Amino acid sequence: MTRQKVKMAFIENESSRKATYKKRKRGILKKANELATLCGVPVGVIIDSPYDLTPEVWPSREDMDNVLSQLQRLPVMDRTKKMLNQESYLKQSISKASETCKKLTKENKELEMKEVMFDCLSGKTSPSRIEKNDLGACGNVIEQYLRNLNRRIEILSKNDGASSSSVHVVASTSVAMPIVELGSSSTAFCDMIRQQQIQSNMNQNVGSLDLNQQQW
Amino acid sequence: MTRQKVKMAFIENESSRKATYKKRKRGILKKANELATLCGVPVGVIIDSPYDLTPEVWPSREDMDNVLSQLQRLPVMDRTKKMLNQESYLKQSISKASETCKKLTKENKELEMKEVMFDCLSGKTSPSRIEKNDLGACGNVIEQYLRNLNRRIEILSKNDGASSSSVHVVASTSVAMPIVELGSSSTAFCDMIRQQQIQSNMNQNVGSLDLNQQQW
DNA sequence: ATGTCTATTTTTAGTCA
DNA sequence: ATGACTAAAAATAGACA
Repeated sequence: MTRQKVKMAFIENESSRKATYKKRKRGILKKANELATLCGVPVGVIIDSPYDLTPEVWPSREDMDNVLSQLQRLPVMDRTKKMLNQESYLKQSISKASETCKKLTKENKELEMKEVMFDCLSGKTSPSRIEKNDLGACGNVIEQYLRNLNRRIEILSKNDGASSSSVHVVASTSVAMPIVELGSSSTAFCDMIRQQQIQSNMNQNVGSLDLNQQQW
Repeated sequence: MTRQKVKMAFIENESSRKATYKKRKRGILKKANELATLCGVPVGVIIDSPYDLTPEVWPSREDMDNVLSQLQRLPVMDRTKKMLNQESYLKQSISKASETCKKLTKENKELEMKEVMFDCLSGKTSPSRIEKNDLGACGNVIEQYLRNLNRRIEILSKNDGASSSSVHVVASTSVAMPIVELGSSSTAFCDMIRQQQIQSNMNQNVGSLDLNQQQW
């Protein structure tokens, strides 16, 4: 009896895949129905399966089309005043969201830069291929990296004084060039950076940002 | 502690309905994702909720795949296993951040569209100034807004049957008319928006469902 | 309202008839 | 295969912070 947690990957076995498909299809359709019922919301599900002759569609499109075709007249002006009151809040929200988004974009860019750095270190890519616009950012990332690395080395060397002097690494703005040299030579350096990378990533929280959405 | 089996009926309480909606929406999308993954089958889910400004559509794999493929087409070199693990972790982080960022961008766009709508309603701006690319999105926002308005009014009129007939409001394409206050060109405007909306929706549906086709 | 926590319900993977 | 069964895993209603 092996009732274990299943890994989320394509099921190779034909028959069990089909069995799973049928069970889960029923599950989803039930869930969709429940959501629609409980919350009074039009929900549509389309499953274009090879097991069913025609793509499974739930439910009637009537609901959706209904909503869409409800197009007549509406006196909006009396609502306008209320709506306008929201403007200031809207602007606030927009700028807030913009800022958050900008932050994320920046973090994202940094991650990409790290990737590039690794490629350079391993000789997979030469710095000449880095986009010109990205060079500055890449340098920043690497500098920060080296700073962290140094800090870490200092901590380590406190525990082992003998090797401390020989391992120091110096951050520099002209990082782009040293990368090449490092890439061809120092495996130890790569290992060190990898370690540091792991530590750094552990501390990073990328996806925790959220928007407070409003309701009228 | 009342954790009891819930009755399958429309949840009257506003806040708990919304809470349930959010939980279950996430549940369904997850389930859909799992079905698609496990069985290699195209699955589409559309939730036209009053809680989200634009209908929730799954999947939007294009973007995810974009990010992943960009990174994955990097040549695989001789790297230690640690390095590879590290890289995959990086990719994960990047795609996660991208996803979050994309979501934020979308929300941000919606907020901007709301702003535009308000500007139109107050006559501060004419629709002719709206960016052509934004027309579709603007139409989406306006329609969704009207839908929400309508639902709200329906609910209200249920509670007050006597005045229901007088308070009843019908959503319409000609909303644009009050919005625009430009007279003759208003109809053209709203038609344009509607066309774009429809077109956009169609493209969205088709695009998202075309993915992952397999032959049997 | 937003997130976290659990008791309970619901779904489901694997097995067998 | 198809349906029933069941233990394990997952979802979630309600409470609370």
